Amino acid sequence: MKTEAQVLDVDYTVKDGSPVVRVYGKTADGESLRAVETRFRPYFYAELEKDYGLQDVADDIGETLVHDGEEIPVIDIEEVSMVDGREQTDFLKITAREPPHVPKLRKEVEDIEGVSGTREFDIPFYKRYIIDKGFSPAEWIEIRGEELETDKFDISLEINSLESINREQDQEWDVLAFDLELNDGKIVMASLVDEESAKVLTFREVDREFVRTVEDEKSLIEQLFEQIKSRDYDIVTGYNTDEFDFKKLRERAQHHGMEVDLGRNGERVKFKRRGRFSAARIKGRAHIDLYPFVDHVLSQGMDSETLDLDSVAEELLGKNKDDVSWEQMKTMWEENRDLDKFADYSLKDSELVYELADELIPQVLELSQISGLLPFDACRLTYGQLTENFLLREASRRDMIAPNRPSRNKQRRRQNQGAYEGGFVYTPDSGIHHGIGVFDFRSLYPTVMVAHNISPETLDVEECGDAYDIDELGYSFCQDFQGFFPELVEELVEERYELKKQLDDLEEDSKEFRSVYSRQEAEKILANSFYGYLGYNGARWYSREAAEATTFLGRKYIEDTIETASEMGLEVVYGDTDSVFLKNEDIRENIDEFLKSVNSDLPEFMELEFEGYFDTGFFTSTESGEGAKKKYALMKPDGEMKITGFEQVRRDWSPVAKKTQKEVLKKVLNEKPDEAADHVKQVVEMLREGEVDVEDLRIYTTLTKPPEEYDATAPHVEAARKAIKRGEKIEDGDTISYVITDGGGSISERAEIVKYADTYDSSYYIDSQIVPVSNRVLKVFGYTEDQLKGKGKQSGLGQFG
DNA sequence: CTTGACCGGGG
DNA sequence: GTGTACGGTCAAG
Repeated sequence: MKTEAQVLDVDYTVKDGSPVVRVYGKTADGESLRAVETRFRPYFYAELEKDYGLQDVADDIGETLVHDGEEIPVIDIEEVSMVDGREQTDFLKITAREPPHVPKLRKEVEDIEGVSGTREFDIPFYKRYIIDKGFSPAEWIEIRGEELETDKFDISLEINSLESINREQDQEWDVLAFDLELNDGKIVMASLVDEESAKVLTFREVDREFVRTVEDEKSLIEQLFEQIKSRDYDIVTGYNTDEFDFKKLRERAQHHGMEVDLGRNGERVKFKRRGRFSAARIKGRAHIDLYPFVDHVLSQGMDSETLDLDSVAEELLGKNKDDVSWEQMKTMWEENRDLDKFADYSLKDSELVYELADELIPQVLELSQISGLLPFDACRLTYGQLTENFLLREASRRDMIAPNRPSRNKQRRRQNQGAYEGGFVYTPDSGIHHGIGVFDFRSLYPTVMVAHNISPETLDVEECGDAYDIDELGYSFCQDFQGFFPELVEELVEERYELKKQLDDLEEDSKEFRSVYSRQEAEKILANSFYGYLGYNGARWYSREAAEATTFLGRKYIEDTIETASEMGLEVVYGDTDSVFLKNEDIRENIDEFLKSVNSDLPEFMELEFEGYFDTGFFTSTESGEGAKKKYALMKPDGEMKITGFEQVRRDWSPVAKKTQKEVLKKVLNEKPDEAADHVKQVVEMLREGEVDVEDLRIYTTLTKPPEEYDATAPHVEAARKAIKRGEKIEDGDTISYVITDGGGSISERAEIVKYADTYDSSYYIDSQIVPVSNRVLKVFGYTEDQLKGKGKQSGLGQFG
């Protein structure tokens, strides 16, 4: 039979000594599908020394190789011709029986005479399958095959053929967003939101319609599992579910003698170590944790510096969580009151995640389609991994062999080369500027790479007819043929350009708009990641020269742009990497002329764009008094502020400091620096009088290991240690919210968790929090720290009423 | 200025 | 799982 489906997951098992690839997806009719492929075999390549051929080494390899006393079969050896860098080269393709045999065979093959190295020996089997079959997860495919018996899936097939097809509309994925609430190490609540229902499970009576009261923690977990299995969700999502919810679920399920058997075949959830993190994999479904996606992929383009669910939902959805602190929730549960609010909070979390998922999952699935990665991998990848997987796939399409990943040593050597020069930053004049037009280059680094054919294999080509020399750097890029990177970037940028044109004709909020939007966002993410990849120490296609040349040319173009502006009588206020801030009597009258003048001199493909107009801009200064880079605030005609580089969004500053700085910036942008200074003096006075609420004084930091294991002294650690001595239960992973109390000794010695802070050191909050953050703005207007503190330099001790 | 320790998200 | 993957900030040296 044949069926059309979209794939969500791929894995393999070994059956009777042979690998079986399993492809999981959903058919066009919305049925769950498992298709198995039994003929695909793992392989890798061997590189031959000069003057050696297949026959010279094939006999030495033979039909088996012994590794650590184990006989490993060699299924096949064949000679293949591949593109290696610029050269067409012969390699041996060595086929193994089982995926785990590949690293073992590889080690033995490397020792054989005539073999100079091995390649592509570390590509996971399921990725290899996806790359070689030329399809992508989340994209439509057609599978032909024999139907198999199954009770776990609507359809099970043995694959005869699998190919990607064009089919317009994505199907509706069945998505569950969930969230757990814990108290004293136990799961006390779970909220679940899907397309048609929103509910909270708990084992206490709560006066809310959406609450289902169950027997105990064990039945809570059972019901959660039951819903996932019986509703058979395609996608399970949450925020930081890898590091928190699934870990706790595993721990508590184990405690009750249960398995977390949520896989579509009935398998347990697997916890895979991925560097610093572990990831929970649910076989057959896609477990999409939104936090790593936000952290790795979106955070660069976001204003918020903290990535907690509340800030992220606020920025991406314009919505907030319920305003309940962690301590409040703890009290609610422990004192068994306001449980309705507790449940509201829990539900709200899952609702926000569900909405966020609605925005972000289409982007994750687009990245899957472009890169060929599983959604599971696509939502957890870094820029480097995204680029590398895309490159592996595109290389394979072109019969190019991939360079090896650098060894740890090689990475260290690359690191030790030190940084190369980055983007150009123009030193602003500190103070207030009026009527600022902001211009920036559309995708500066990607377009520079295309315009000058910058790629690892176009670097310093001998016998090149047309070499673009960069004298300052001492190397050149050959223009005779288009490089691998420029080719890919050009395709991406052009396709994105077309998609953006389509967007203009589509109705916002329509299904089609959202789909095209997600695709062009994914292309933007990918196009922008190529430059960073070239300079990433762990990259297979690493080229420090190519990365360095890209920033060099970026600087050249921005400097040329600044020169053009000056020639036109426009004053340069600021510039950073790909943007310039200009002013004139009325810059709005010069926009078109300026753009035309710059753009007519640019290579094809590069373009300067007008980004926006701001009434007022404030630039602060450094210690030495010259204008500071990367720290400024802008205000639009409608009063909206854009603040860059100041402390106000960081969580290791107290709320009182952040709020004060924001207010100061606001007054300064409205040209009332004296009022700003008065505001600071008022806050200082309130601190002295002990009138500031403790909520505004606390600073948060998380314990990332048990308090006793810390070598270095830090305020949050000391506060935790003291609280433990007083009988509080504090452990690894707790977020400590502390206040600096008065008395003698270092800051750390005086840090206390809020519960035990009956005083606060007003001089600390004044001298180390309020005055420095305010003065970073107000020194420009001639204020000194002493003035901001008021005349009396001696600071008193605050006392909580 | 360089080096080493620490943090992030979740409750 | 054809495993083992960060980047920025701050205090101390």
